[in-house]
Amino acid sequence: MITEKNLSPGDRLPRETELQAQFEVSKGTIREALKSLEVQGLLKVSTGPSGGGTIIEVTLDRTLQLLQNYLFFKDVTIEDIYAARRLLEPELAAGAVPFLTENDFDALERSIACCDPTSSHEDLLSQRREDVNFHDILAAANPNPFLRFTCELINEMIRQLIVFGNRTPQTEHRRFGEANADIHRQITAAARVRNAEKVRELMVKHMADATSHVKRMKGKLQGR
Amino acid sequence: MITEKNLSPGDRLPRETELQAQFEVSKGTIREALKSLEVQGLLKVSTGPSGGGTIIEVTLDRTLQLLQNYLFFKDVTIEDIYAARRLLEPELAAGAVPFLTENDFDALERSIACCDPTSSHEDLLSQRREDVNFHDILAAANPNPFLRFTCELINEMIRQLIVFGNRTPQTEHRRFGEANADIHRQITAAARVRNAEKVRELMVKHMADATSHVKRMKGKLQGR
DNA sequence: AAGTGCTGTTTATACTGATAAATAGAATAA
DNA sequence: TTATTCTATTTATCAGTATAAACAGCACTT
Repeated sequence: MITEKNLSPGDRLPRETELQAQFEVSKGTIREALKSLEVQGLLKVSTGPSGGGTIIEVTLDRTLQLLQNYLFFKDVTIEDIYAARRLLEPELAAGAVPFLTENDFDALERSIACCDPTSSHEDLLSQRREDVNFHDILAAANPNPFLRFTCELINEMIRQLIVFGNRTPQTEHRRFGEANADIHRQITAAARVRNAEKVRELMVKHMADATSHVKRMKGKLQGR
Repeated sequence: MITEKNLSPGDRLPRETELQAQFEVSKGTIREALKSLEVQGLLKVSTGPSGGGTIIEVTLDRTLQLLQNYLFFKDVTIEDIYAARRLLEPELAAGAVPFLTENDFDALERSIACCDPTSSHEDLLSQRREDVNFHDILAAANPNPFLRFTCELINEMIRQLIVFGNRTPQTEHRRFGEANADIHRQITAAARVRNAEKVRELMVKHMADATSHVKRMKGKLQGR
């Protein structure tokens, strides 16, 4: 019905009793169908007057949750994710350069300030999380939706899955954070003058550094 | 219950009546919960003696279907997909080289035979589909599950989404098919002698060629 | 002896009617 | 004007009943 009527986000579904009549099935059956759409993230249902089903655009979060059901069985390591990241992230960043707005630059700089251990007072785990935000901002500016999605997936997996070995010395953490803040600054500067090639180069270096840091810090995967 | 009892694929759920008793809810509620798991691809339910719910490993197909719900709203073009493909596929192929078995080589050669317009009698669309199979075989041999997944996703999208403009001349189709068969042969030969670097180089070239071919053939995206 | 059709049991699947919970909007009070 | 209460509407959940699908075992055929 959705595809036939070409419904799009914001459109409402008839109420349950009408759906029952329309499809000539009972409550329970309609309910299971709605639940199916809800789980897929395509529908939101609410109670009360003018309640019922509303078509919504599938969110990234929902998609990632469903994806993790698949990847859960595949035991992905950090090295696996970084292997893909090294390939994609430089292109992603370079492609984003022409589209970065003044707002984006502000956000990038705020992000750098947060994850710089010399100035920020956040704890180390928050800093690592903020570190990924920098890359999310760049991803959001890239016009290629597929590349964007893949990199956002990588970022989210890094956020959720990496738990650093607790025997990693604080100094090692600091060094990682400072190195990141430094190269993030260089990348932002190159992006400001719209030098996409320079951004690509810097990102290649950044990814190589991050890979070796993560390896040294014995990054581990955390099941769900 | 699944995560607490640490159930894994093959394990069975109690029957519906027992679940009702255990969670102190009614039939309909349990049913919606089971439907949710079924939609996510985590559960398979069957009737008859010793029927009911069985935990299954989420399949790639199911995951791709759920993913397409997300990408449906993002209007991804062929150029977008190929931009990622150019970056990933060479690394994927090179990484697969040490793990290719005699069976894999047989499959690769069968695939080449099918998609070669000079020898095969398949129609052109089938040939394009077979062409992607070649890459799926390589993907399956790569030990990195994340890279593997991403490339399999790309392959599936190419299979499902690309419909060539019907004004493309037959000769153009033939030329594309022949070029592909040729470079696939070279790649297989290099993989046979376990020359990963050569495979990478050839795949870079292959991806560049395919990109320009697809552009010339005015590949279009097909909604669902 | 191997295959084929029948039969009963088990289990999910579907329908119905009744009740509870939640919500938006109108009416009311401060 | 603002906050509160009331009310109608709609989903959410329950319990009971009936139907259809799958399966295993048995008898029958070839």
